[in-house]
Amino acid sequence: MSAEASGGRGRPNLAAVAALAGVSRSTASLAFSGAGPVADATRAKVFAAAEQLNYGGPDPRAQSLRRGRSGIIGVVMEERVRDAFRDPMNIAMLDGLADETGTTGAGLLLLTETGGDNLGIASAPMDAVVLIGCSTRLNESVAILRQRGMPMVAVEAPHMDGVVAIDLRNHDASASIAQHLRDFGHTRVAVVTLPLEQSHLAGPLMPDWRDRATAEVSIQRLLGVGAVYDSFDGYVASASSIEAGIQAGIAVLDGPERPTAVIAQSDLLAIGVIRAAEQLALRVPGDVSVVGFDGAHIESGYDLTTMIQPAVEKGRAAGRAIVAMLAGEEPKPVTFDTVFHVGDTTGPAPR
Amino acid sequence: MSAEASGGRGRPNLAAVAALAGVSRSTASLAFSGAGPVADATRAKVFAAAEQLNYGGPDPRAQSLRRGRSGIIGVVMEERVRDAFRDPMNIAMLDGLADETGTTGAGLLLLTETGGDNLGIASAPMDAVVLIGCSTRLNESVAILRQRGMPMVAVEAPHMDGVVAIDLRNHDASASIAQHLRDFGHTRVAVVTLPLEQSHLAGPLMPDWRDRATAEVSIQRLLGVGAVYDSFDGYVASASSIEAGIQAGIAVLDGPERPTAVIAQSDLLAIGVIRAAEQLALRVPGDVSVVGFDGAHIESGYDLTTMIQPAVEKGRAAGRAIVAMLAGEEPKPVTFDTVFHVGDTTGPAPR
DNA sequence: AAATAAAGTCGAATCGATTCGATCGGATCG
DNA sequence: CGATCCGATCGAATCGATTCGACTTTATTT
Repeated sequence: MSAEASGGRGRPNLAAVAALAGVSRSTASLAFSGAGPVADATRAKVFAAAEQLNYGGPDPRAQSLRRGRSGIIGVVMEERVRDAFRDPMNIAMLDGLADETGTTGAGLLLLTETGGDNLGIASAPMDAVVLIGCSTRLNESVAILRQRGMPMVAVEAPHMDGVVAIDLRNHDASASIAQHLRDFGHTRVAVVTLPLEQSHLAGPLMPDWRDRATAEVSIQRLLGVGAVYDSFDGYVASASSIEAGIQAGIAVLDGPERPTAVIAQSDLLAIGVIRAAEQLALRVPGDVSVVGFDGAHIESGYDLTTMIQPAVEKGRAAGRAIVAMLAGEEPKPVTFDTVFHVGDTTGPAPR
Repeated sequence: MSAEASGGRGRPNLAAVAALAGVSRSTASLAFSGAGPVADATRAKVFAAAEQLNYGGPDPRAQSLRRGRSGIIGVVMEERVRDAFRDPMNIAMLDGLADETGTTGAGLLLLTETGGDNLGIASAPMDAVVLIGCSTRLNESVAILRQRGMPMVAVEAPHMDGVVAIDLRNHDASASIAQHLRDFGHTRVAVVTLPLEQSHLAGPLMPDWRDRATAEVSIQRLLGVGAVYDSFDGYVASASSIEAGIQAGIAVLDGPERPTAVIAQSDLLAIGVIRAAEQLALRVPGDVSVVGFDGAHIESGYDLTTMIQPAVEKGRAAGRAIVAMLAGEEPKPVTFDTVFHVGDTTGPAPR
């Protein structure tokens, strides 16, 4: 009988607690938030009342409204959760991001660009947004977010007004990789790319790829290779995974005119290509050189030649930019460099 | 001059739009939400006014407060983001979860149990929570969430009042694995376990592990083995990764009294153990049988003997339970079965 | 002892929307 | 032609907290 005596239905609110404690709402609020002077005795009374009413603390929804902050940072990615998290680079970035934003006590809200009728981008209660690996609907998404006045940071995306850019020198890095192979005397190389557009379909790289491709990272890395090799074969993988790499590797290596070197746009793909080579009884790097991208440090039995990128640092930089924006500052864009690691999967072209 | 005429500083709100459109706030709200009859002409006026003021739609924070819903589902995991996402099973679960909850247009908020002063469990604006791979502070976390009246779903955790349980028959599955090895005549087996407690330190499994272990999954799987083998060696890995598996494998296999079979609590660990065996010049399954858990389908050159678990389905079930709870229903707990896959990494015990 | 400062508490405005009940004009029905 | 009903719109209450300025007390200074 007494349990219902002091309030209506539903969860109790601060007003009920204040009433029971015999203080005003403002005082009760002060007691909980700790902002402002409150006598110890009063605070105790408030807490006791809260305990008695089973009050779990201020409602975050109301706090968000009043403060104009929700403490939530949106992470927007094009892909499905599964695809996005298969890539170790994305995970490393998220980790760096969580590290930096965590200092302000913010949480990360996972969103995908596909949200048409969904809550998604248009109506999630967040304070800022990080765009990762977005491509197809990037402009559309940015337009919506801009309309909402949402601070934005984009990682490896085309530059846009009002969006802080965190970049990687994908073009130059890929050119260095290509040059490394050219120095080894390779003339016939093939590139296994990450997906180029939203439809993650595997298949040969068509000559008109430039017109349809929307994935900035893949594009820049292809162009980088193009800066060194006038022509090369290409195969678009369906995802950044070993399985996709195997498929691509077989497509690229199983034929009469096979290349002597394969440039994979990620380490996972590179490992896959190596597995494919093994299946085709080709020696690496004797018959075919394979080079990756990422420096993901994947266990494979090889010391993969690859371009090491600071993925965690990218995430950290994005996080710092977000924190700065929320503090009212104007963070500068950042561009990261890569470090080339020569392992044992590349060597002189066979003659 | 006219840009500032109609409102104060900051973003415009619905009231400003309504004023400019010459309608009441209620009508403007109806125009945006689509709930309720609004004349086409009126709607057009409202949208025009919104456009002119650069109004990006209703503020989600205010909507949350009014509706009592934020459209956010918390995903609580013990580990750091990086660790949690290294495990393919967690990712698969998240994927299933995102699939089901996505239908209601909800976003997933990543939270870790460690959130002391952080936003965290105590003060994130969410509608429900999924607990994944939690252990140490589980009771504490649940207590806080219960206080907040938060609907909860826990995956593979000890059963608790008011928390919908999504389970896997870890105990029986592990017993089956052990029985498989016993049938092959193995008498000396070792178990490589997932972390048992929050301190993810690698090391031999101590006899008093039961007293300190808090990770339900690891515990149940160990007990399952114990139901078949009275005694066995054990080694606690620092994470579910190939690297940790290699370390554990070497610790377990490099010695005079080495076991003839190793039961790993995850496929990643199993692959690591196999790599360790290779490094020690042991043949699999000739000299040592290795069995995993998960059915993660990791490319390794072997057809790993393992216990396949429906990870995506677990996530889906958790998502469905959440959706049901939010709809006011009372979802039933679900327990999933596993399927044993006999590959080529287990065989008769060497004599 | 009067003046000033400081601590503690309260009232009321505010954040930005949703939603219930009331109102009003016009169309339909009998 | 009067009664009824429905579509469209509006007013006002509400969600649950935060925060600023004002008001009491009590302590300190001169």
